[in-house]
Parts: sequence; C-alpha cells; structure tokens
Amino acid sequence: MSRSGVTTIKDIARQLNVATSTVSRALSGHKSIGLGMRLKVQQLAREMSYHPNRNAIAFKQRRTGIIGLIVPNLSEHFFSEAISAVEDLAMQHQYHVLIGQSHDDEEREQRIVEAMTQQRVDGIIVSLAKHTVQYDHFDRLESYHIPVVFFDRVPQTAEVHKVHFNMESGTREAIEFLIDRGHRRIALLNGPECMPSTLERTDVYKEVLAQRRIKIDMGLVASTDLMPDTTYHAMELLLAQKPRPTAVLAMNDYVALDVIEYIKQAGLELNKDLTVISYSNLPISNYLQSPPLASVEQFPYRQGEAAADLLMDLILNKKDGEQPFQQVIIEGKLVLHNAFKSKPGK
Amino acid sequence: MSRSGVTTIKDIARQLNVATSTVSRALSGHKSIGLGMRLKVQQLAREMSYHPNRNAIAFKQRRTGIIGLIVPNLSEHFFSEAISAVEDLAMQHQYHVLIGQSHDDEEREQRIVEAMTQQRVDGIIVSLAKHTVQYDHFDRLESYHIPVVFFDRVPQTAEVHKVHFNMESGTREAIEFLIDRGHRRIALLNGPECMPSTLERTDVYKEVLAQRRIKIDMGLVASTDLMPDTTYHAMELLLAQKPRPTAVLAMNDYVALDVIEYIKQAGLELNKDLTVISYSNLPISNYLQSPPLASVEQFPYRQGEAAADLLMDLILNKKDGEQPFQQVIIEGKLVLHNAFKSKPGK
DNA sequence: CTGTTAGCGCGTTCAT
DNA sequence: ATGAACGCGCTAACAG
Repeated sequence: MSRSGVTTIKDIARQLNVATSTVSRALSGHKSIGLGMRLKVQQLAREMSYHPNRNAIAFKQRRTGIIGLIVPNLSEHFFSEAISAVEDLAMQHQYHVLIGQSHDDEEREQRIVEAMTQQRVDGIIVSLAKHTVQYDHFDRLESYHIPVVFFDRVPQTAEVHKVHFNMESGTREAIEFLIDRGHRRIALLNGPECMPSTLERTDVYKEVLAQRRIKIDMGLVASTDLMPDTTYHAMELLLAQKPRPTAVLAMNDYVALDVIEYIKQAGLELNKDLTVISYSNLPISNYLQSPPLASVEQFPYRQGEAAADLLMDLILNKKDGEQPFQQVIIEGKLVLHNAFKSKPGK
Repeated sequence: MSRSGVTTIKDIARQLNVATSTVSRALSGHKSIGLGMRLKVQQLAREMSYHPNRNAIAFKQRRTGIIGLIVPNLSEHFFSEAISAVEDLAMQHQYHVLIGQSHDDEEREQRIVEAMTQQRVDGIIVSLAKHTVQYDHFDRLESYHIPVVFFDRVPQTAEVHKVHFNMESGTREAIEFLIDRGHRRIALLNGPECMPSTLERTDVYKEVLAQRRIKIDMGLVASTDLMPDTTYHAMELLLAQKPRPTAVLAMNDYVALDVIEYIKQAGLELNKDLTVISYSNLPISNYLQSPPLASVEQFPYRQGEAAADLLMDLILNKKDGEQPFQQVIIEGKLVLHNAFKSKPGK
C-alpha cells in the first residue's frame, strides 16, 4: 500500500508482478486481458479493498462525472423537489450532483459558477437568482465546454438550453375555468413587475378575456412583492373595485394563503364570495381546511427531470459541432382541490 | 493554450518565458516571488482567463474541497432546511457539497457512500436511511481518513460523531405542557418500532407520566408507519380506549395532519375534544386553519449547521491522533401555534 | 495477451 | 528570486 494507506493499482500490480496497465485493464474489463489474470486482479483488488480514485480518473479523462446545480434557495419546496429529480436522474447515469444556492444574490451566483468551473463539472443546471440580468458568468462556461441548462427562472434569450413552465397555457386554463363557472369579474394578483413571468401573466390575462369578450378592467390587476402586507394592500384595492371581483388568481400559494387570510378577516366566505385560484408551489393544499379552489400545478419534479435529461444528453452526446438550443416547456395543469381523498377507517 | 482550449499555468509560463513553478507561486501569492513578476503573472492570467483546475489540485493535494451529504429524501422539508445550512456553512469555508439521497434504502445508501469514497470527498454528513442497521459502509471510511458526522437519524453507538435532536427534553416539554393544561389521558402516536427515536419517545412518555403520578396505560400508545391508513387505524384504536384520551402527541406533522383529518371525519372538534401536538417538520402550521395546538420545533437548520460545523472542524484540524467522538444535542422547543400574527390591512 | 512509456495540471522539493 | 525535476493515480497509445 502507498504511504497514504490507500490501495492503488500500483500496489496491486506490484503484488502480482504485473504492469499497472494490466491491472487497470483487468479492472475495467478490457477484453484483451485473459480471464485468469482478470479474475486474479479482481480478487486481489477486493482483498486489498481497492477503491478507484475517481478524482485521478477525472483528472486524466477530463470528465468529473459531476454536474453542478444552482438554485436560489435549497429549502424552498419547489426547488427541493426539482433537486430530488436531478439527483435521481444523475444517479441513473452514474453522475453526481454538486449543489449551490445563490440566495437570490447575483454576485453569489457568479462565485458559485466560478467555483464549479474550477471543479470542472461536466455540466450545470441553474435556476437564476431573482435579479440576475447579466449572463457573462454563464457565457464564460462555453470556452470550458461546460453545457448549461436553465430551468424555471430562465433568461429571456432563445440562445440557451432551457426548461420552463408554460405560463400561457396554465394561466389560460385557470382563467377559462373561472369564466366557465360564470365569473366575469376576475382579479389578477400578480408578482413584482420586474419578473418576466408577471408580464406574461398579464398578457395572457388580457388575451383570454378579450377572446371571451369580457371587459378588461386593469383595476382588477394588482401587484404584490410577495410579502403579506403588500398582498393585503393589493386585496384592499381589488375588493374596492365596483363591481367587486368574484374571483382572484394569485401568483403563488404563499400569496394565496395571505389572500385567504384576508378574506377571513374581511368576513367573506372563501370560494363563495370570492373564489381563489393560485399557482401551486406548496405541497399542502390538500391539507388546508380552506384551500384555494384550484391550483395550477407546475410540476417541479418534472422540470428538474427534464433539465437533467437535457443536460445529460448534452454531456453524453457531446459532438464538437454546437447543438441547436433546446427548449422544453412544461405545461401547467389546473388541479381542483378536493377534501382528502382517502377516508379514515376504511 | 493547451489543445483542450483551456489555459493552464504552463501556457502562462511559456508566454512569459518563466518556469511553471514561478507561475504557480505567483498565483498563490508566495512571498518569494518578486512584486513585478507577481503582477505580470496575475495580469496575464486574467487576460488569458485562467481558472485553476481544482480537480488537478485536489488530485495532487489529496484534498478535494468537497463534502458529501446523504439524506433519505432531498425534498422533505426537514432535510432541505438542513441541506441549506450545510451548504451555507461549507461555502464559508470554500467547501462544496455533493448530495445523495438514499430514498430510505440501505443498499442505495451503501452505493452512495462507495461513490463518495471514490470521489475522495473530505468528509461526509449523513442522516441514515430508515432501516439502516449495519454500519460497515461507514466503518470503511475510516481507512480513507474520511470523517463522518451523523445527524438526526444517527446510530445508537457512542463511537461516532453525531448531532441529534434531544428527544427527551422536547417530548418532556410537550407532555408536561399537556398535563399542566389538565390532560390526564394523553395518547402517544408513535413511529415505526424499528426506529430508535420511537423507543426513546415511549421511554420519556412513561417517565414523565410516572413522575407526575399519572397512570400509564399502554393502550394509549400506538404506532404508525407514517402512511395515512395506518395512522387512521391507530387513531381508531386510541379513540376506542376508555376513558377516551383528551390529547394526542403525534410523532411528526405529516402524521398530525392525518390525525386532524381523522378527527374531522369522526365529528370531533380539534383541540377541544382532542388536543393535538406534534413534532414539527413542516413549515406550514401557521397557515393551517386547524393546526395542532403546538409543535415541538426540531430546528433542522441548526442541526445541519451543527453537523457541518463539526465536520469542518474534523477536516481542518485533522490531527493524526484520533479525536474523541463528539455529540451535539439540539434541544427541542415547544411552539404554540397562533393564528396569523399579522392582520390584514394594517 | 501484456509491458513500457508518457502525460493529464499542479505544487513542491531541491537546486541555483 | 527563480528554475528543473518529480510525482500524485490513472489511462492510453505504442510495442512487443
């Protein structure tokens, strides 16, 4: 054994009086190695509890078998679901996942990308920090041949690989659902105006109403920065409109919960005086006694899966020629919240 | 530049007609390098957009700057909080985190440990799979000088470094709280009997009741494997006891939610006919209209933080002499669930 | 079938 | 203050 106390192929070779390359070949099942030799080597490797040094292999092969995953926040349910998917898929390909959280800070995001570059990860999956507007740190990866797949929070440009939610279909489905149930005064409680998704939602909102020949009243569109206070304030504005809206589409579950609380405090009855629909990012709706009527499911696991699939494809089929930029769009799905499906005592 | 298109110190050296060792020293701020040379090298490095190959450095130094983190499930809130903490702390030390999820499968856990061994991570933090009873795969790490810190789901043995929740104080506080509010028939809805924490809970339960001179009735102690159906079944058993329990301590929030649902279905009033307290691992209790009365907070972030702290200490102060096994115990805290704290419109 | 040799990128002696 | 040489563990030509 080497001084470090860890067995290397050298040790095995010496023991067997063969060349290191023979050991290397025997262990990796090279066909040119005789069966007898192969078995001898493999057995001795086991006896000496040899564990190949992937780090050395990576160094030599210029392939680390590691992909980087950068998200704003590891503990947010949407992201941890996606991470779980990425890990599952990576593992299937014998790949491993190095994580980093940007905490929605662009500089931190840059530092993580730099670190992952230095680690020579084989690819990166990233959901952008809230205010990232400059993509130099990702562009630089190109010269290192490190493919990048964006997911969920993606750049506007078409010149990247990306996986994201289809805001249009989800929003359309939600609004049409409300219209079909007779609602004509539908409020939109949107996110901060700096987020691209906010604009998209507004566009679809207007488009669907127009198509259905329903009067568009921009007094029914309000913004919140996701904090309860501004949500309450927005609700005040919305409920002050005449005639009062009969439904509200909230931009995510956290906001919806605040809306529901507001409704209670205002003495209104949820989903009767005011119907609430939101975009789902909490796993809890089925446990709430007063959930929104429905949610647009955004399938974080599928998004992570699709991103990992795409990245693995880019890594494994790494042709020299640049590949066309892929875009995977995850369709939302409106899910009605029932009470619990299973009944006690069955 | 090398053929691969990536700048190395060799390239910089050639350009400057100096030795690679000079470049290496200049870049790492070695004092024996003249200021002029240092600056020249640093500037050229920037111009050639040199990014040191950490992989090569790790290979040479036998230090990867990576720690492994193994949890049963990445998307469970308790764990994703802990992961967030580990990542934050690792980053402070310029370390990075490689993740793996065992999906509560011992064999998978072993495979992940093997992979991390091969990657030569500098240390591992792990929360055990539900049914892991054999620790060979962790013992083997010793010969690789890879320190291991267990957290939350830890082995019983004292001969490991570990961070875990103090089941005693949290449980004691919860039960005494119930007793102080007049409850005398307190049910314990425990986890599967194979988990060590289950036994601990039962022990404390019996101990506190004995101390408070309350009759112990093992009919009030039931097990669930965490699935709704068995929880419902357990609730049936518990509520069939005479006299009926007036309170139940559920082993975690998921179980508590099922309990709450059962109560509704049984036509009982939550926290009146039956008071519910649980161990918290969901972030949602404050949003439930019918939350448990209180939860024992288990501070996942702190647990992750403590585990990472301990591991970093083991890595950085790696003396040759074995270090005594550390044990960090996180005290639980009983948290009363109020309705929303902030009111609308304020 | 197997041995020899070279080298991946870097830090680190040991010289000078 | 700088250079030359070596080797970490492994794979991959190239030779036999």
